[in-house]
Amino acid sequence: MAEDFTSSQPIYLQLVERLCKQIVRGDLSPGEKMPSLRDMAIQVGVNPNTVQRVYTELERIAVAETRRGQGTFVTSDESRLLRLREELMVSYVTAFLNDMREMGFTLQEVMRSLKEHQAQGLPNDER
Amino acid sequence: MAEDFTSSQPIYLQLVERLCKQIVRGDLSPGEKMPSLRDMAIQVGVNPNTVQRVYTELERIAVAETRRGQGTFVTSDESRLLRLREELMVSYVTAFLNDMREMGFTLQEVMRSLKEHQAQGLPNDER
DNA sequence: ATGAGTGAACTATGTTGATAGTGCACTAAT
DNA sequence: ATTAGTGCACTATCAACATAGTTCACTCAT
Repeated sequence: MAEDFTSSQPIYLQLVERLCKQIVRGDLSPGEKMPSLRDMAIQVGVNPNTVQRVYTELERIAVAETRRGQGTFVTSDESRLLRLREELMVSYVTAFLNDMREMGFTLQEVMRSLKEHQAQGLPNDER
Repeated sequence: MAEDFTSSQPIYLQLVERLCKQIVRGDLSPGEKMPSLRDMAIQVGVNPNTVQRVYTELERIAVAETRRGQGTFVTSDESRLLRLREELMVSYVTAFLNDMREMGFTLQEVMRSLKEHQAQGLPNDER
């Protein structure tokens, strides 16, 4: 499968971000085994060495655990994942607001644009 | 001046983005002369060749105009700048909402986080 | 006319990311 | 014990980015 990567950022970082999102979203459950280096490399159409860098990075930020000879697994530390979820939210939100401020947009402009573009957008609370 | 650049994206692209923001924001007025290659290079602490790539890119997207022997100027086409302002807004907003969706956040979660982090944040409409 | 300042074009070097390929060490199932 | 599957560790090559440095052509003020 030929994947869609931006040329303006290293592939391994784009993959790290993608996997973090999938984990936070719940597509990958705590403790679940991730594809092997070679399988993942085939799936996303990159070199196994690149995937190894990704898994090493995921382990560095304590999102995945690697067991030699067995594979790489999503961490089973659920509190870590909840923390990651909150960290990611904060970093994305602050980066977004920072961009808006740097471009001189007003609160009203931002809120209006957010409402316009969420038509077929975010899910609602189940409640 | 030693500037703060991320290592995860080419410097010239970071500079392009920064300048676009300043132009959209109004820090750089339509028709205003921008610093020369060499001056800009010194200001931001990069190589003149890198700045040249930046100016070439700004010209490619019709945000700046270059007059050989004179310098590089912010385009005086104000409608182009208004269009750029709207384009940037849309691209940032849709990217943000896309990220939020990919991480499985609900509309309520996003709105709450936005409100929490805009404490000392965006300017209000003058009205 | 001269010279300072400008963008443009070129060569060369070093670093990083991505690739290809090989081999090794460990684990689990057989 | 053997084997298949795993992560890990290398070497080597290529392209893109950033740097350093030089030269050229153009514009403008003097």
